[in-house]
Amino acid sequence: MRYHAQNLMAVLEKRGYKATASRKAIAKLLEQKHEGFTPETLSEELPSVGRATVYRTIKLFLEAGAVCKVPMMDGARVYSLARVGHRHYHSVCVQCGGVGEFRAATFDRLLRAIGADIPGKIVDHRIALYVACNYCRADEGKQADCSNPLIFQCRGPITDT
Amino acid sequence: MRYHAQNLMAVLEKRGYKATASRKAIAKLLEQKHEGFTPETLSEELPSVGRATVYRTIKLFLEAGAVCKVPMMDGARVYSLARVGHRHYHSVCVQCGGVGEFRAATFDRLLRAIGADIPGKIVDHRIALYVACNYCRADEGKQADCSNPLIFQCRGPITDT
DNA sequence: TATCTCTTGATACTAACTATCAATAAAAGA
DNA sequence: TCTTTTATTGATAGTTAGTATCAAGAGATA
Repeated sequence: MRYHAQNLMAVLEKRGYKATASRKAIAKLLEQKHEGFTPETLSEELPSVGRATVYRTIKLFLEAGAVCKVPMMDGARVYSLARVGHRHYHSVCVQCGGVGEFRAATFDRLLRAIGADIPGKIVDHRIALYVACNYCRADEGKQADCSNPLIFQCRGPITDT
Repeated sequence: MRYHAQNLMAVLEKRGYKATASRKAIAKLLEQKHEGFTPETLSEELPSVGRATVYRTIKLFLEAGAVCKVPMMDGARVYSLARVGHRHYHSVCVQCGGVGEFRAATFDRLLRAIGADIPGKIVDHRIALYVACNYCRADEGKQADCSNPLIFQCRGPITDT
């Protein structure tokens, strides 16, 4: 399930932040974002809210895990709304905005395998897979030549269970 | 095996770039870098070479795969000299500069497993593991409290074999 | 409603690059 | 060896993606 404005505000209030008009406006806009976004474009869409406030609020959502920062292949970063739940794994296509998913178990397994091979304890990880997405290639009417791949991103602490 | 100045220059010449004095100076300095570095610090160490040239040359080495850009947990980026060879996997500890390694096969296996689960073709990937490193913790005389973890990084196209 | 603290918006600033461009230096050919 | 040609350089300005500052204003609590 995707976060909605209400969930987003609840996330902030749970962490002791006030439910201000600016934060509500940002949450409302985020709710509608089905593809990647940047604080900069968000700020343009919300001229009534200060640029610094947009950056600050996105950062709060990032810290709370409600928003993810996804690295693109070219080094640029795109933000995306997370899914509600303990361990979510999501994908964003920079061109078509399509979203994909795969089992967390697959990642858990492979990370445990690596963990067993290295001298130390894995405390966090960043994984991004750049994928030539079938959805875009199939959707020939609209995106006949989608050269931008899907990005599957996974982030979070590794559990031992 | 680590790259040496000679290898680095050969990499550039193989790609059609000229062996200039600036590039030789940068290669010579990189050869000695056993821990992470940034173009900015490199530039400070080489006042005779222009800052833009340092950035440009590092970029050439990045493109050639002789240098890697490693994302830190806090979002900062550190560069490190790669190992010569087809598929190298290396680690850099931001505090102690220690280098670790693990089998490529582990990664290959897990990436193939994920590849089978997703709708599309994986064309590239970025993987960084943040690890509480045993080496640093063991080296109590010098780094009694190394809270900065090792970073294991892997990058490159996925082969199907 | 008063108070107190959090939050805001405007602005300035920073880090990490990238673009521009005239001057210069490699490499290739005569 | 001396051109000639084209890549490369260094200085500098500009860009991107934020962060810091701070006086003014808005929420929450009493």
